Amino acid sequence: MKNYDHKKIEKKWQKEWSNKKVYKTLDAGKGKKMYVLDMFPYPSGVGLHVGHPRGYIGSDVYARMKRMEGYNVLHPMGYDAFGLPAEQYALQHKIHPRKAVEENVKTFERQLSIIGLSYDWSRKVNTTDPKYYKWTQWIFLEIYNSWYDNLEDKARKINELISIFEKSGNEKINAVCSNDTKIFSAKEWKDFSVREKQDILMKYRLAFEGYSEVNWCPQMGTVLANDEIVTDAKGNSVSERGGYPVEKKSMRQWFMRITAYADRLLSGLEDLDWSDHIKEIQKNWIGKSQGSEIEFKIKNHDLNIKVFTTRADTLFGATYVVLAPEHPLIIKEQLLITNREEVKKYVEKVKKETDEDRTNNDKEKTGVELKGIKAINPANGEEVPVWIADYVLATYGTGAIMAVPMHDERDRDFAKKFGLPIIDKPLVDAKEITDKVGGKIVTKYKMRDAIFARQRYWGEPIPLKHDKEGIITDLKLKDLPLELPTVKSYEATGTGESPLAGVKSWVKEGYETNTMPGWAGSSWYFLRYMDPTNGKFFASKKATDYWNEIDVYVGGQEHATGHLLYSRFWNNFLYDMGYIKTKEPFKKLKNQGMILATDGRKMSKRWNNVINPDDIVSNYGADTLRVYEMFMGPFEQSLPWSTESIIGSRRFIDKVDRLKDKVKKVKSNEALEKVLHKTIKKVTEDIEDFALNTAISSMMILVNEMEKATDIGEKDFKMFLQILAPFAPHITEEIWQELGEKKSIHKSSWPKWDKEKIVDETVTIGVQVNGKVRAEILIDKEMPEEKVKELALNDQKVIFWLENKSVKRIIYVKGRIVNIVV
RNA sequence: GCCCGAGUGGCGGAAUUGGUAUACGCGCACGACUUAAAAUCGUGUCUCGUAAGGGAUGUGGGUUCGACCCCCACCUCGGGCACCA
Repeated sequence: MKNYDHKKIEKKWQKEWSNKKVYKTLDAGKGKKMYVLDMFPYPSGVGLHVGHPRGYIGSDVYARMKRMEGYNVLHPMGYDAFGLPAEQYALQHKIHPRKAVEENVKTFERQLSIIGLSYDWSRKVNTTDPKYYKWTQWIFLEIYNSWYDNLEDKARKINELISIFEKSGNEKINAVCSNDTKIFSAKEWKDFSVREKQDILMKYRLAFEGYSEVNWCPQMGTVLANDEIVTDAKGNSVSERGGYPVEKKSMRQWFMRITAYADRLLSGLEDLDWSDHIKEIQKNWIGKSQGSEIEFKIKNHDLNIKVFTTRADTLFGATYVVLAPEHPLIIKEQLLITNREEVKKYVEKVKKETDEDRTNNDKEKTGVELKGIKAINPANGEEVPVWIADYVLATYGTGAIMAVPMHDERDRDFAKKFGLPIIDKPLVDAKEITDKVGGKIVTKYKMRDAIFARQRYWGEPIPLKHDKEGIITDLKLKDLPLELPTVKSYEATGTGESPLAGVKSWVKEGYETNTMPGWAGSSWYFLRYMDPTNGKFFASKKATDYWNEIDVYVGGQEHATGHLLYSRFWNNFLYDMGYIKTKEPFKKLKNQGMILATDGRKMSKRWNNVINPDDIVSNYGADTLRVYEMFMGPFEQSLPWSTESIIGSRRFIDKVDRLKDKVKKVKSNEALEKVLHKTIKKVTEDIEDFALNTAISSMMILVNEMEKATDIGEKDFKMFLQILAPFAPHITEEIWQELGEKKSIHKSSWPKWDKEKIVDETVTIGVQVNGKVRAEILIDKEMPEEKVKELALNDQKVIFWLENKSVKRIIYVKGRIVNIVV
């Protein structure tokens, strides 16, 4: 590497910017605001590869331009350091997780600092800081102490629900609640014990306690969320991290009633400036479907089976009914099932299966008939058999279906295997038949309530206490944060309980031993950046009113069904409570593509193909790394790294550096001026659209033009430095100040292009004969159509091609093309 | 299986969204500078053809004066969901 000394220059300016607080965000209320955010990372400890900074560089380019455009830019960085990755790292290295986090943050910051990112580090947040998680706990309590009112379509305080119960019971209430809720009157409510009241309220709370079959990982000693599980090569479920086997286990859990927000999470997507791709993923995940709930009476019993179907129009073709093996009806004793033993055996067998086995649709259908009972098709009064089968899921719809083998492939497979009738009946109107048989139209979602508990040490303690009678009390704000106690061993107990269950003082106080999952702290951190040191509230009203929402959010698309959904849920909730004034937190979302290794695979230690940004910065400089990563290709596209190609970006910067010798206090020639102003326009618009690769290529064209010129006007060159500054902040600052500027280039105002200077009076256009380009003509842009056509027809080459042919038609598209049809 | 997205030189990719396909960069070849190399600069570089000219945007068809762009069918790759009734 020749030419300028990037090491010297970059270090010098990074220090200077930090000393002079060039990137300091002003307080709320000062000027027009712009909130540009990166998804904050897990400081995992393995260090960065060149793919990690790509998103950070993109958002940095954007933030830098906005700052120069005069916005008060909030562009912070922080750490999401609770959760499995940090804990696993700590376990492997036999150190306390807190220590591990500190170390990893240090590594991370060193690696980031040399890239020249314009964060305001004074706003740094860390989810594991008690001053931070105080508010995570507080938000949890707010959610816990709320219920969802379907009529007002918003969350409300639990106290308001209690008042309703005291006045009228829950007879008429329309709320989102667990579906086994019983109806009671005001009088009954009054007579319930404290415990009974607690149990009822728990069915309404937006954060609630319950039991569930969970994905249990014995090796890790923890429960995993569905998105933390992957399928290995043999088709078994294993943990994403570590690849340990995962099985089913029933366990006490805390949940978040995210399903209450399903419809809002869906409709809220509409106005967001996100890629259709991510919207699609969230839509599928929420999985809304309209259908009917219809009751099938059980013959000779006072019981019925409620089924959910989206095809009520096929009701006449329903030839049997299937229950999920977990369906509560099956264990009812009054049900005169004659083959109970067989049924029990099947249910046991299904229990042992993992989700993976059960939901594999290549699997052959299995099931058992409930002998001795029949259901009655309400459409025609016909008796139909009742089966249980594992292809029906207890957790979706009503846990029971009507089977229409004629119209449903799964039902047909099942019917064929067990010799059940497949009949073709005419279709009817879905709504009419639903009404007629006394069913109702309902909406169902695939999305489930989210488990909000981990049997782990390294997470936010859940700020609740259980007394000996099982009465739960919530901590008050003044008692927060409830800090994690120090423990002798933070390793998994292996019994399924959190290490906190082994801390005597903790258990004696009755504190909850579960901790919060990794996504708790990351579901609201963007609000904390607005006012990161506030001790009285998660952020002041002034701050949240001013910063309001994230204008541009940059991060990986792997968070589509996790973080991006949970954050929207919490933000919507906080909006309902009146704490913030916007429902949706992320107005515009950009998902940077991955950088793959040169071999086209993911970068990983395992493949030994990792490229470390430290080496690139050391060999080529941060400016080169930045320019190259933005130039490689479209920002949202995944691309392989090329060790060969990066030299082009370095050459570009070297050229810029050399050009300064040509800079004189003169006016540039007109042609150069024209290219410059076109480039300013292009770069400004491209950065706005995150078309960062073409922004750079247009600047390369400008530089090539500048090389041809004998001298370059100083004013013009400075404008060029300014538009390059977001991409290559160090070298541009160096030359800027060499040219006599005293203030940082990054505090200068973004140049404006001169409209006058970018119009071309003359333009070369192609002349086609029958759609093939045969000639080029130089025309005046405003030349009348007739004259252009005349010019085209008189061109020598055109004359050659028109020989012996008669012109049928001539098409002229202004300033673009002439097409002569013969 | 269903739902998205994408297929353009040796390589990464451009193309004002229907108007001169292959910008910009890498690589490669030749040349200049140099004792030499590196660096730098210049010229060339889709393909067949000596040329005139022909053919090319995954494949085949269609619409249009004109198609990388719109429509139909198919192939390949990437992603999401996956027995959700």
